[in-house]
Amino acid sequence: MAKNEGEEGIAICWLRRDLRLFDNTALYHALNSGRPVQVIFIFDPAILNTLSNKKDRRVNFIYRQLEKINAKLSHFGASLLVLHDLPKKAFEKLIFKYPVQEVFINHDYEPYARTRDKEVSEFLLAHGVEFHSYKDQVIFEKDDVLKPDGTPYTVFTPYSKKWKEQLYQKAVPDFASEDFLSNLLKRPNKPIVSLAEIGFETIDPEVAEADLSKELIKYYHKNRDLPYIDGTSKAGAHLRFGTISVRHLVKQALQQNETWLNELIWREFFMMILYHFPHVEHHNFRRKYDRIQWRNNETEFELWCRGETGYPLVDAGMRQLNETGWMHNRVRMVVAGFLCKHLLIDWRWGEAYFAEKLLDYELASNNGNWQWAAGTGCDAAPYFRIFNPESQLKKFDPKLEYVKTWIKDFRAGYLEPIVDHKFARARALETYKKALN
DNA sequence: AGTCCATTGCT
DNA sequence: GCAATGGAC
Repeated sequence: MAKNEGEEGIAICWLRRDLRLFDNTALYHALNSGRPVQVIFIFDPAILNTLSNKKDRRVNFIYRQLEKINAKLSHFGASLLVLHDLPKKAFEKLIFKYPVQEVFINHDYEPYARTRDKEVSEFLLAHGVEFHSYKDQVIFEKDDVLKPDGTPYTVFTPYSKKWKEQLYQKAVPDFASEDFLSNLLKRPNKPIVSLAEIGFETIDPEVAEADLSKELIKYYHKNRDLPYIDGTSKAGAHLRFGTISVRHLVKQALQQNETWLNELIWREFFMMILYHFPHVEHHNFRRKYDRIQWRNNETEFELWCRGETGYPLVDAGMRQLNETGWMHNRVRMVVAGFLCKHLLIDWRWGEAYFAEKLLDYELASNNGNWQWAAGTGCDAAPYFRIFNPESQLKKFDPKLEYVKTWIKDFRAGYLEPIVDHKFARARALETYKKALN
């Protein structure tokens, strides 16, 4: 049992969305706690049960990463422990089985995670187990960047200025956890639980490596808006699961490209917003937009999902998403704007669809950007700014290269648009204006 | 309190 | 050029 003072105890490092052994804050502190460290991961049925697709890309991605981590641990005479249980239940069993004295995690700011971690920490503390949680997935969190009056920013530009000022004031740390892996608990290495045992099927998730080459970052601001160019870093999924360290990325961005640094700041901006305004998970950030009369036509939603709206850029984007689990960011804005404004479908429908399909799905960013597109969010596009899907196509894919990649049978006389742009634009303006009266 | 200005635009 | 909204200072 955990409680006997003086008895040799172990520390647990619980990985969640920080699936790496290098520059990992919690792992670093665990390995320097003076106790042998057991690294664990818990497949949480509360999350898994919401995934209807048994060939889920994210579960497969996590699983592969866990296998890699376990292989690495074997070089140090250690083994990863992968559990399939509600986290609190898992810890009930763990502290019964092992002399656990301390548990180390990195902060997670999503509403479900906050509740979960609070429950687990209270349970552990009540049983005499120390619980430590660290900032790891962002440079600045929670109340780190505030307006002079002490309240959180809700507009990006001033937030980003303050964020950068504060960044320059202090060196970004490197938690060299990889240098202390000899402090892991020694035990025979075992294969981890199989995917089938937790109810999923194995696929090849075809996750692009993040491209952090000098070449790509250097031209990022020039290429990132052109969907026919492979000009984005694909870092999203890796940041989501912590297979790269945001501290490393920020150090590189600082030297190489301001536009790209801004993208990393957007990520932190929306995480901060979700932390301070958790109602955005299910509601408009600006509640006066609650009065928008969404049309929510299910047939039209289906056509949007399948990429059959008749607008080539919209359709190409949705097909890229459906086929690969990823969509170019410029096109994400176009399809999102089209769903909200042209079809007047509640942004939450689109948000949920993206959440299901995107490998790089991040609650804070997905929600923040959908609310941006719908005009209901903080620092959102004014509602009267309605993307014209044809102009966007001319501007960002003039030779139809992207469109032809994802719409195999594309010809000049493509599908009839499901709604006329001019008509839909007027209808959207009317609907929003009415809601804001 | 009034002014400035907004990630990625529009007609 | 505009700008129907809304936040920051």
